[in-house]
Amino acid sequence: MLSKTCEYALRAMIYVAQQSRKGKVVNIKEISENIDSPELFIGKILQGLSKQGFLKSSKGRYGGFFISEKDAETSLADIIIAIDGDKMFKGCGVGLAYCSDINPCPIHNEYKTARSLMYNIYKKTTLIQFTEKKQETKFFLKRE
Amino acid sequence: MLSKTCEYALRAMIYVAQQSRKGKVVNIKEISENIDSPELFIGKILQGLSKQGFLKSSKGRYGGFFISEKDAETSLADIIIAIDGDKMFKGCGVGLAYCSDINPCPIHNEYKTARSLMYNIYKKTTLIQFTEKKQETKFFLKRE
DNA sequence: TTTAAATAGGATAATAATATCTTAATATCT
DNA sequence: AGATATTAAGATATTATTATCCTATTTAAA
Ligand code: FES
Ligand code: FES
Repeated sequence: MLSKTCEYALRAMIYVAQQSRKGKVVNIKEISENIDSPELFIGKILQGLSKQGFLKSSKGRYGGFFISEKDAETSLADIIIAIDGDKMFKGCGVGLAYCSDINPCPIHNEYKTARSLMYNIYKKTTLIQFTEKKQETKFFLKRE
Repeated sequence: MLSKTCEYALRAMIYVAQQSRKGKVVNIKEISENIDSPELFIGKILQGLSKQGFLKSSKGRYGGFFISEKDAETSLADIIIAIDGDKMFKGCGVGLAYCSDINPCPIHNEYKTARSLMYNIYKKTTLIQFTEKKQETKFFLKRE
């Protein structure tokens, strides 16, 4: 499971990608309203991702966040790793310090399978996929 | 991903099941040494599980925790749900308040597949499976 | 050039998760 | 009966996560 921070990050990145596709720069107020997250907190999160090059930010009036076509090729897996680290994709299912084929924990083999499917799904899913006109309206980034 | 509490719980339950199979009642000191967890914390955790009927406890000298053959049929999934709730198995992959086929988040369909495989693995895995003589030695419940 | 609106950055606050302490109750051995 | 070793329970402490505050910096419009 993802941290709350990471869940906000994914929703925010998807939202920004969608707006960027339409040529719009969005500010944290708009983002937080559309993904239902604390405004200042999502600011902090995107600041971090922006430093790491996942999206562009501009200061000043009419500033905000923007994801270029190139950056929209980022996979969800990459964003998750940037925020939560790779524990979810590499860590042991019962919390041993590391996961190992040679010294497996009791659930190692089966857990590894599920973990890897989870990774593949997040890895093959890129932000671009949410910016198609048709797709956009049928998905939800918050709940009423 | 599981909470740390839940990871301790799984390792502890597996360890207790293994010892119970040999007819041994184990105390929290022994458990914590063998699964590498804080002694008093694992006490608290098992206290809770014991109240919920996942294992037996006995007070007093030579007391400790014990898992009957019947209780060893408990699946890891049931333990996880008892401690962390079912968010991991039912929750939305990008953190929406609930997961829905009708109002799906962008990753809903694929996430659901991975999540469900993860559940099936934890569900079909019961404590008994770790108590077979052959199995026991080749698994690790802590790392040096 | 002034004003307004935005992110950046560092500090702080609030909350939740993890861990420990203390005392009570219970059981067993001597 | 008394000593000892154990879990139970509730309170407390510590640490990590989540969230906010405040000030600085930047940009663009008026
Ligand atoms: S060692 Fe536990 S999942 Fe690999
Ligand atoms: S709505 Fe997000 S995973 Fe189902």
